[in-house]
Amino acid sequence: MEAIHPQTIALIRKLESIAHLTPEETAALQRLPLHLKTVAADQDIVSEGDTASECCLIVAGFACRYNITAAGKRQILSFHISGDIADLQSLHLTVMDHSLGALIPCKLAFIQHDDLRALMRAHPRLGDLFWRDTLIDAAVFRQWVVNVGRRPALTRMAHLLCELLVRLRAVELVEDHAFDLPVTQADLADAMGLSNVHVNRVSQELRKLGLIAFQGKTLRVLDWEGLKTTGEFDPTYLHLAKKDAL
Amino acid sequence: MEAIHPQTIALIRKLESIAHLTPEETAALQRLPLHLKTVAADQDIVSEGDTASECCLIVAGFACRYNITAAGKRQILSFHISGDIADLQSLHLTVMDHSLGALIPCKLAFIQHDDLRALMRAHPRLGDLFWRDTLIDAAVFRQWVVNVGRRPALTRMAHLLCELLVRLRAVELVEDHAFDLPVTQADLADAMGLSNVHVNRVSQELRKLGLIAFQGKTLRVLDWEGLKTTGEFDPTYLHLAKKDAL
DNA sequence: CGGTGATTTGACAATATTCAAATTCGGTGG
DNA sequence: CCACCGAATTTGAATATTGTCAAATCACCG
Repeated sequence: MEAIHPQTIALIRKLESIAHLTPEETAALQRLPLHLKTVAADQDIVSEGDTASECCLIVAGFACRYNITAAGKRQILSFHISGDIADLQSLHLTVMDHSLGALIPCKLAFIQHDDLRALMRAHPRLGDLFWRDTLIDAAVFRQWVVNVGRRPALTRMAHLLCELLVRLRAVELVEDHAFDLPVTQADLADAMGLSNVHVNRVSQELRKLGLIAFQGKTLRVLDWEGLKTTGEFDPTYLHLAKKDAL
Repeated sequence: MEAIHPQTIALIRKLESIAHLTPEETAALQRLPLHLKTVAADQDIVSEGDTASECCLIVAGFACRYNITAAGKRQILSFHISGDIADLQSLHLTVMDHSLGALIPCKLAFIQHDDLRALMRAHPRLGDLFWRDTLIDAAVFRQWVVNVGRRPALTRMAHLLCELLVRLRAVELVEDHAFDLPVTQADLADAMGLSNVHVNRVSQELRKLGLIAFQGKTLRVLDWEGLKTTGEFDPTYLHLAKKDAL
C-alpha cells in the first residue's frame, strides 16, 4: 500500500477549484508517488532544452516559466503557486521550450510521467481534468498576449494583480483581499513586458488611486471593484468551477 | 458504414506533422462525421461567450482567434490554417473566452464533441495526439507573449513570418519559400500588438533588407537564414515531428 | 550597524502611436 | 479595355508612451 502524501493537499485544492473530484479520485491523487525537493530562490527547476520524464508540483513558494530572448531580455510566461503542476505539458511535449524557475525558495514534489499515465488510465476523468488544466493554462497565456499586446501599462498591471488574486483565492491563499506577492518589481516587469522603472511608476499610481497598498511583501487590494475595472478584468478565462465572490 | 470525407485530408496532414499515424487511425479520422460550412471574410465562426458542442476544422482559408479589449482594440491570439482544429480547447472549456473569426472566406468542417470523444475512446493514441496538439497551441501562445512582450517591432515581425512559413510548410502550403498571406497589415498589427502604420514601416524595412518580398498577397522569403536570424527564430516550440529543412 | 538588494527619482532618448492626407492596388461595371 | 470606386498601403508630422541610465533613498537581514 502506498503512503498518503500530505503534499498532494495543495494539488487537490487546485483541481477542486476547476472541477469536482470524487472520493476515489482524491484518494488516488493522494497515493501518487512523489519525489520531494526544495530549491533556492532564482534557481532553475527545469531548463529550456531539457528532456523531462517527470512533472513538477509546486507545494509551496512562487515559481515562473520564462524565456530569454537573443537580446538577453527575460519574458516571464506565467506565475505558479501552490497546487500548480507547472510543467504538465511535458507529458506530451518532452523537450522543454522554456525554463521553469523558482522566484523564492520553493517546496516541490516531482511526479513521474509514468505514474501520471497510470493514474489517468485508472481514472479517465482525472485524465480529462489534467487536460482541462493545461487548457486553462493556455487560456491564461492568451490573456497575457492581450495584456502585453494591447493594454496600457496601468491596465496591464491591474489585470495581472486581479488574476493573481483570483488564482490565489481559489487555493485559499487570500485573506481579506490581501495576499503574499514575494516578487520584485523587476519580476513583474518581465511578466508584463515593461521596464522595472515603469512598473515602479505604475505601481505608485495604483496606490495613489487607492486601489492597492503594500505592507512589505503582502499586497492588499483596497478597492476590488476599482481594480477590476481598471484592469478590464473578467475572470471567465480562468474557467473556475466555484464562481463565488468574483 | 460512414463515408470517407476528403475534408479530413488537411487534418491528417496536420496531425502527421506533429506525430506518426497508423493506417487504422488515419481511417478512423477519415470517417469522422462532418458538418460542412463556408463563411465569408470578417465573419465570426464562434464568438466569445458562446457555449460550444462542436469543434471547427479549417479546411481552407485563413482564420484567427482574437479578443477585443474594453478600449475597443483587437488582439489576435493566433492564426489558423488548413488542417487546424482552431477551437479544440472547447472540448474541455465549453464557454469560449475569445472569438474565432475568418480573415478571408473559409471552408470549414464542424465535428461534434461527442464524435471526437468516441474517436478518442476507440483510439487512445489519437486522444493523446489531440492533447498534444492543444499543448503545441499553448507553446505558440507562449512564444507570442515573448514576441509581443520583449521583442522590438522588426524582430517581432520577422519572428511571426518565420512561424507562419514553418507551419504552412508543415502542411505543404509553401512552395519555394513563398506562401499566401491573405491578410492586411492591420491584421498583422493586431497580431503583433503594433499599429498598422508601424507594421507598414517595419514591413518596408524587411523588404529593404532583402529578407522578404511581396507579390500581391503572396509572400516570398528571399533570405531564410537572414529572416530567422532577424526574428531570433528557433522552431523547437512548434514541436514538429519532421524536422527537415528548418 | 553595515551592507546588499530593492525601490524610487529625475533627465533624457528611443520606440511606437495618432491623425490626416496622398498614393497605390484590385476589382467591377460601362 | 478603361474609368472608377473602395480598400489597403504609404507618407509625413506631431505626440505619447515607455525605456535607459544614473544616482539617491529605503528596507531588510545578519
